Amino acid sequence: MKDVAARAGVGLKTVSRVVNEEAGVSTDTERRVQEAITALGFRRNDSARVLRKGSTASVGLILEDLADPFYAPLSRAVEEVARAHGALLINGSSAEDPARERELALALCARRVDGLVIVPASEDHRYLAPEIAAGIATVFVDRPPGHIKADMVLSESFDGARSGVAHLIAHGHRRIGFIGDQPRIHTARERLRGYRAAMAEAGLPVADSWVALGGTEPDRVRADAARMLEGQGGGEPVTAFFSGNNRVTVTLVRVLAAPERRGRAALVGFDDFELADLLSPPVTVVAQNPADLGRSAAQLLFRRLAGADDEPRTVCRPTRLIARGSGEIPPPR
Amino acid sequence: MKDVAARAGVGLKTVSRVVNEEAGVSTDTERRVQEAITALGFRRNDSARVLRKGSTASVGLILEDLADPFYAPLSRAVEEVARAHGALLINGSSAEDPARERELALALCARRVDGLVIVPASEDHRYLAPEIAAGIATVFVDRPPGHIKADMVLSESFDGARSGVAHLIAHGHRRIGFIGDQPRIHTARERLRGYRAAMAEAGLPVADSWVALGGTEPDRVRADAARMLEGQGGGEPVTAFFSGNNRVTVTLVRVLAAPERRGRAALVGFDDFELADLLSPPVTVVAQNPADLGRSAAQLLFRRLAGADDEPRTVCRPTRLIARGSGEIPPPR
DNA sequence: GCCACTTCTGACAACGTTGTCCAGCCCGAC
DNA sequence: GTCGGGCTGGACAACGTTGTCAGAAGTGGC
Repeated sequence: MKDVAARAGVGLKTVSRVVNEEAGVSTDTERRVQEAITALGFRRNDSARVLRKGSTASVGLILEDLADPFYAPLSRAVEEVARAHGALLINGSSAEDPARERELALALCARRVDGLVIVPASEDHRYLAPEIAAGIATVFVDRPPGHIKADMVLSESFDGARSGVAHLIAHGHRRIGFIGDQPRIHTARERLRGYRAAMAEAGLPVADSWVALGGTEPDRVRADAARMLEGQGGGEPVTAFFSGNNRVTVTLVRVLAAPERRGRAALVGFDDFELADLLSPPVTVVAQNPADLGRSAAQLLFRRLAGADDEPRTVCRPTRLIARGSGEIPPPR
Repeated sequence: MKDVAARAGVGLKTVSRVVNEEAGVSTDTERRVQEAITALGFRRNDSARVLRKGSTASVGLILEDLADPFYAPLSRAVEEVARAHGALLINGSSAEDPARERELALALCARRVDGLVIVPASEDHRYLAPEIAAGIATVFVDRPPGHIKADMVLSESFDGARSGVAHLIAHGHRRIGFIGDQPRIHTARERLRGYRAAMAEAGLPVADSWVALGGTEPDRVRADAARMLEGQGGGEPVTAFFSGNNRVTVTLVRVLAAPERRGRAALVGFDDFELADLLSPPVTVVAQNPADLGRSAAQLLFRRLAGADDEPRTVCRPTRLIARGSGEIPPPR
């Protein structure tokens, strides 16, 4: 910038004015400065700018896995909103590891991102309290924060799961297995609660062996599904599955597509996924709208950044049962 | 930091030393400083650090669409490599718009990212020359840069497409339609070239109406597919499709899944996608490995950042034909 | 007791930008 | 001719950190 000023024969501040398109520079001077800028290939150093101004025009997003088809649209939606506000998006995957979430969040805070959108992997976010107090707006999405208050955007996991399970019950199923994500994940617990509620409302008992929470690794899911289908572990064999998220659903689709298991059980899954309608049978799902979750979260964030300082808000987004067929397979008699 | 120093009764530099875990601080002093840090909730301001040190420990990634199932794993792979090098990832979607690519790239350069990984949307990257000269390492992935030299990582689009089309020919098809992405996209042209090569090698003519390049919007693809199936536009009806990328393939799967079109045509697609094996018929694809592309690109990038200044390299990653059935549907006689 | 040496610590400048404040200039009006 | 006001431009400090360098304090040998 010094060089530009020297070459254009003006002061530093004048160059700054031109770069920032401030008023109060004669067209002639501006032209000279512009020439010098292009001649020298000058580009403003945003680090210095950030240091001086205090705002980085960037927001951080921490989620489980950028490559997960559920989170990718969420991420994209946050990016779009950020872009509309002139901010860049810094992305991090926590891989469902609380320590990594924390490490990422603090790294982003050290960079002084203006705000943070977090899909929590950890259950305790008190470590963020000083940062939030220091002015970093924070919004949680998909799952609530632990031990602090903050804006959040959630899907209606309980209602969604209940309606999905009720759909299976309405089609005659009495023995329904629930395979969900790790129990420390809030949505997994809520969906299980929805499952139990639907069963209880129909007066149906739930055998212990019909419920399996754990990681989304295909092997684990396959093993639990096989167990439930065989009736091992105490309960009678299940005739239908309700799955707690997209990863589990896809694995169950594979399990039930095996020739010896074709049509052996009905299936309703939480989360929609591409091509669900083209499988045979097409897969009935309780759909969330991940892009909508991301957009809502980002909007809450920029609302804070615009100065809103009212009580933390909770936004709930509805789910939608999309009946496609796999939930309507009748139980064998 | 000043406050921390005051509270601990030490100088600024000593706090800096503690924060950076530099040697040469007595354990007693370090303890006092640490106490002050936690008491005041101090966090180093990385903007200032960046300004002073000149390196941001962050890399930028520009691609078409973060939410595309092809690019999401690529992005994740870049993130992983960056993380291994202690760098954060700043992400931007160009939406296949050259102006937006440029705007994003320059914004990232202004932030002084250490390096840039770009899936080009534009065909001319001369605008990056000053930035590269200024020391921002740049790697192109999936498509080559325009009018500048730089490291790049490509898939073997030509060979892949040729082998995919050859697969269809081997199963008796003589009239094969090619539906690909916009002709300004390098991979689209290469894949078309591969298609023509395979046809030529088999001595088969290619009617003009069998080739359609354009956007990946489902409507466009559906219309072109219908045209080719009906034999409108001059050529005879096609008996098989080769599709130029994952988006087009998915739309073609839908077209061919319609009851009146069931089994009317064979299909081989470029890019693998989830659940391709569970469709009926399972979809034969020419698979790329997007995570591998991203990883390779990031590795090239960090190689540069580590100081390598040899000639720009081009890395080619092979594709793999995964025969699943949809390519083996015989042509109607 | 003195010196050489090591270990620890702090003052200061610099990174590149922008906000504040003031000076100079030109114009028109009295 | 002079004065006021509007416009344009520049000097300087500050943002929060780290590298340099020098000084202070402690240690051991003679």
